[in-house]
Formats: sequence, structure tokens, C-alpha cells
Amino acid sequence: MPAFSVCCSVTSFQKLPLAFYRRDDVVQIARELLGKYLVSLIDGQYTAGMITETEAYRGASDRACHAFGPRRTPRTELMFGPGGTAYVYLCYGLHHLFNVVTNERDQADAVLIRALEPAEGVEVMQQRRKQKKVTPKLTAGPGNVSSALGIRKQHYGNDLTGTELWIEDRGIVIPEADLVDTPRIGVDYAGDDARLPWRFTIRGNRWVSR
DNA sequence: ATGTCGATTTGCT
DNA sequence: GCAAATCGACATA
Repeated sequence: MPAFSVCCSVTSFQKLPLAFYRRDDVVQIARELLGKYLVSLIDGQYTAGMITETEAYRGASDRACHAFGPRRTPRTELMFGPGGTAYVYLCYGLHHLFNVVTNERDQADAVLIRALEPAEGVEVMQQRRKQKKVTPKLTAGPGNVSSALGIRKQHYGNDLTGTELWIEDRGIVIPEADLVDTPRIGVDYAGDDARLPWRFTIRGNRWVSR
């Protein structure tokens, strides 16, 4: 059993274009992001990992979303802008959580990236995370993803077609049968919306939180 | 293996 | 004031 998925026969890694993010169905986008690669070139360090866990947050109509209401504040305003930017915010006062803003202007949808399978720059990730061993703890859990890739609040608003932080299609397709949906984590306060099956993982992949 | 607790920004009551 | 899209250190078993 190999430690990492094998990536093969792909000649070009395609950076996802703005059109990918600006579509109307955030739940579908959250599904499609599984198997894509989140890449960062931050502080001169190149790190990348395959996305293994996502959660969809559907704008003003979703009680679990910061933009529910609609709630427009200096922090959430970015989500009301057009898709293709990085919504980074501080959770519980210390964890930087990385989200992808989707949909068109005024539709405040976003996808939270919750876990990665490390691909490149693993040693850099270990240094940032202060981990001697490579285990799922390295990149499982949204706070750990940001920590491993060097994502901080200064990356709030970054253009995801830019040179610091982006997502690539490397030709990996997750079969529909291997796509697992469950309720989202840590949103008990959201009433009925807390039960929506909008958290997505890859069946059998060990690089997931919890 | 499981549980409690502290760190500490943002935004609502 | 308090709860939050969390995590890891530490305690106990």
C-alpha cells in the first residue's frame, strides 16, 4: 500500500480558470474540487497537495455560512464579490481557515478546504507544522491545511489565478461511487442546515480530518 | 483511547 | 459577554 496516490500520464497541470469558480452550484463545485491540487508558492516555498475533504457554504440562505442573512461585514464582504478569490479568516482566534469564494457577485458562496493528501514540498509542510513524521495530522483539518501551505490572513482576498495560491487540475477523476457526503463539521448552531450533507470526502482516503 | 481545556479574533446580543 | 466552519497539550485510564 503506497503512502501517496500515484499521479501518472499527465503532461500538463491546468490551473483552474475563473470560470470554474464563478458557476452557480457551490455544492457541485465542492464535489469537483476533490482530487484537484491546492498549490502555494509562499515565502519562496513550493507546496502542493491533493484536496481530499471539502465543505460547501451556500451564501445568504445557509445558516452555517458567515454570509447568512445576508450578513455583510468587512470580513464577509469578499464572499459577496465574484468567485475565484481566497476567503481566509481566523477561527477561534488562532486558526487560519482557507475557503474558495464561488459564484457571481452578490452570491456569497464558498467552499472550505478541510484536508489534503501531501504531494510536493512535504518537508516544508513538516517544518511549518513542526511534525517529525508524515501522518494525516500534517494536512488533515482546515487549520492544519493553512498552516502546512503557509496560508495566513495576509492571503485574504488573493486571486486564485495568481502566482501565490491556486488550484490545479492534474487529470485525476474521483469516481462518483467514491465520493462520500456527510454533514458538515462544527456547525451545530445552524439548525436544520447543520444536517445538510455538504461535506465531501474520498472513500478510503486516509488524509481526512477526524 | 478518550476527555478537558486554553489560545484569542470577529461579530452579534 | 459569549460563541464560533479548531487544534494540540495534557490528564486520566
